[in-house]
Amino acid sequence: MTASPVPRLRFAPSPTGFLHVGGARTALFNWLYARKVGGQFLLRIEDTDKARSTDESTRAIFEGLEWLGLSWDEEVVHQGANLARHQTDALRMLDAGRAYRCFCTAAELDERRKAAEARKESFKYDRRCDRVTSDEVRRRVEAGEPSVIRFRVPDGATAWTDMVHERIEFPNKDIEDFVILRSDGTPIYNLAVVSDDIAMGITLVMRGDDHISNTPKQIMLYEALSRGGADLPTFAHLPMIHGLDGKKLSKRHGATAVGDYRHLGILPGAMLNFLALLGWSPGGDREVMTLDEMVQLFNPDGLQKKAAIFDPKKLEWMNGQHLSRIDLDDLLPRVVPAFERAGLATAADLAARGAWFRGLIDLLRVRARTLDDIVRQASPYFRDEIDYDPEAIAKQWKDAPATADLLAATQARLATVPDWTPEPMESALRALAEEKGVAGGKIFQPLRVALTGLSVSPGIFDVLVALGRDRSLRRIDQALRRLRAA
RNA sequence: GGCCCCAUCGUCUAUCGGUUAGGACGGCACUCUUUCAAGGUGCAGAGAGGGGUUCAACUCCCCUUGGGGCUACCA
Repeated sequence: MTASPVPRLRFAPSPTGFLHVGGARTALFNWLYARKVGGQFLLRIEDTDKARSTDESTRAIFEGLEWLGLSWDEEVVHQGANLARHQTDALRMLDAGRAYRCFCTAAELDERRKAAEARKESFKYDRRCDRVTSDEVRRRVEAGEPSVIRFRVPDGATAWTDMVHERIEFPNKDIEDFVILRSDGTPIYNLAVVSDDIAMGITLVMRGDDHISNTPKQIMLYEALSRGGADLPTFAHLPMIHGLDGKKLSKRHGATAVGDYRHLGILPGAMLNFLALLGWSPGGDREVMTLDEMVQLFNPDGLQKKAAIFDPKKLEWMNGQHLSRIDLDDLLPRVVPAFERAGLATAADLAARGAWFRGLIDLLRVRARTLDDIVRQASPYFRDEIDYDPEAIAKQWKDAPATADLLAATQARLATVPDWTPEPMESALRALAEEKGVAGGKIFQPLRVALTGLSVSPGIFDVLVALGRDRSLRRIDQALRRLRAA
């Protein structure tokens, strides 16, 4: 039997919350591998736990993946829709003698487990129901007594060659006869996963290493379900992502959903790049990459075994890198919504002043780490009234009368510049500085505060151009009024 | 407790037996400069400990320690 020549991978989140950064990274590695080798990347929603699964979470997962640009190849599989197959698979194993009915109730099991713990013993199901005679099983089932189906774990050991860990082996004696079908007829995770992975023709299962201990159970199910394990995929267990304190990343570490980062003004390309470097390296010193470059460079040999700590500082730096390097045409559609959200402008306004807006963003993006930074810096170019930063005033407008005089002279000089472009303005103001016998900064800095209210901005002549002649001159008027009132 | 996984600067990592152990984030200093960023330069900063194997171990093996995961009729 030759296996399918096309590798098939899947990302299989359970819809019990938003798309987590750890899940996003798992999806990314699956996606990268599939794209790299010309395989297929599938998406399966594991919604067998009806109590915890929500449609809202499912939508959040779709949205998150779409935002990241991780597209899947076939129709989404909803695990809940495969209930009938899960049940017949369980029954097949029952008929084949690979599983048995267990009448122990959850409450009884719980009690025994606690008793074992009290005796400081490790609890393992004692197989008592495996000794119930078939006649009695039939009688109790017919009498309507509820039962689960347990897989009978064989003797020996279960091992596999993991793509990232190499060989991993579990003695079967440490694995109890685990439940595969609940008393309500719904499947337990391990059964649903294996049944679906076989049905979907999955050839490589790449997931978090918290699943390592599920893997021997799943391998046994493959062996029971597919003729000696003919459909057994390759496994690759990725390290976890931890928070700054070294513990498993969780809500108390702050933002953990990819949606959080989207709203914080992180670019999807930067998020992906950052996540890729958490547990993978292309080798050498390569760090800033586009998604396409990552596909080119991706190689499972570069996968790490060690858990990685999520460092938000590096994510921000990475975002700054992407902000500066991304094509302006790709950046614009991402900043426009942020401007709308901030109430600075509507998409229509921005479209009407397309070239100007483009230039402004190009000016601001170099000194921004997030989209929000850009919006924040852009405020003076949109509003009529500006907020003066007290620190900027304290520093640059220390001597109000002198500042006012110099600013007035600056305004007068600017008004004479025939062509509102950087070069003539600069020579005009440099000449003024010389006449007044002051350093350029003595003119530029107070002017910056007058124009933006801030002590931080792009080059002062770029600011003047971005603001435009009328607005610049008017804003100096406002500053003069304020200075003279002081 | 049992089983399993892991272990290079504070963090992400390079190294696939022979290197002054390299890069990046962060920190600090300097530089560029009209400010802030960006950029450039430099500084501090790592092979957990102990045994082996080998002419030679960060690298291979074992133990210890430390961290993590799993241990449900959750996924």
